[in-house]
Amino acid sequence: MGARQGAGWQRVYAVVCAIPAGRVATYAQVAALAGRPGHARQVGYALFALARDRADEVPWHRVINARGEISRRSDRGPEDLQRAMLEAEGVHFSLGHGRVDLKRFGWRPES
DNA sequence: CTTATGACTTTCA
DNA sequence: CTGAAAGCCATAA
Repeated sequence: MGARQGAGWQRVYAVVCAIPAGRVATYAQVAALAGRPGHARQVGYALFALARDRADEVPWHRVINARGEISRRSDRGPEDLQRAMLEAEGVHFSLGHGRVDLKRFGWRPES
């Protein structure tokens, strides 16, 4: 599979880029804001493609799963890197077990 | 056209 | 709280 950028995910990319520093959004949230509710899986997939092509332009590390944890990828490398970047931005995993408090760091589009 | 796969979510036990 | 199963859908071959 290895998705490529040439899809309608441009909207998703825009949403991810809109996530302010120090905040995190869930896949479902990004999907909904991108006009594709329920496509959380595809969002994650699109982000995978991003990490490959536009990692330098899109803050993919600010997107996490509904539990407030970093999604499990095939390898563990990116996972650690993502956590490090989030902490560097001010997102602390205060809930323990590598969990982020979405009530505190969760992105609210209305804000 | 069909088959395979995947950074998810939700529900039920 | 944890764990398993089903659902969903785009992209690639």
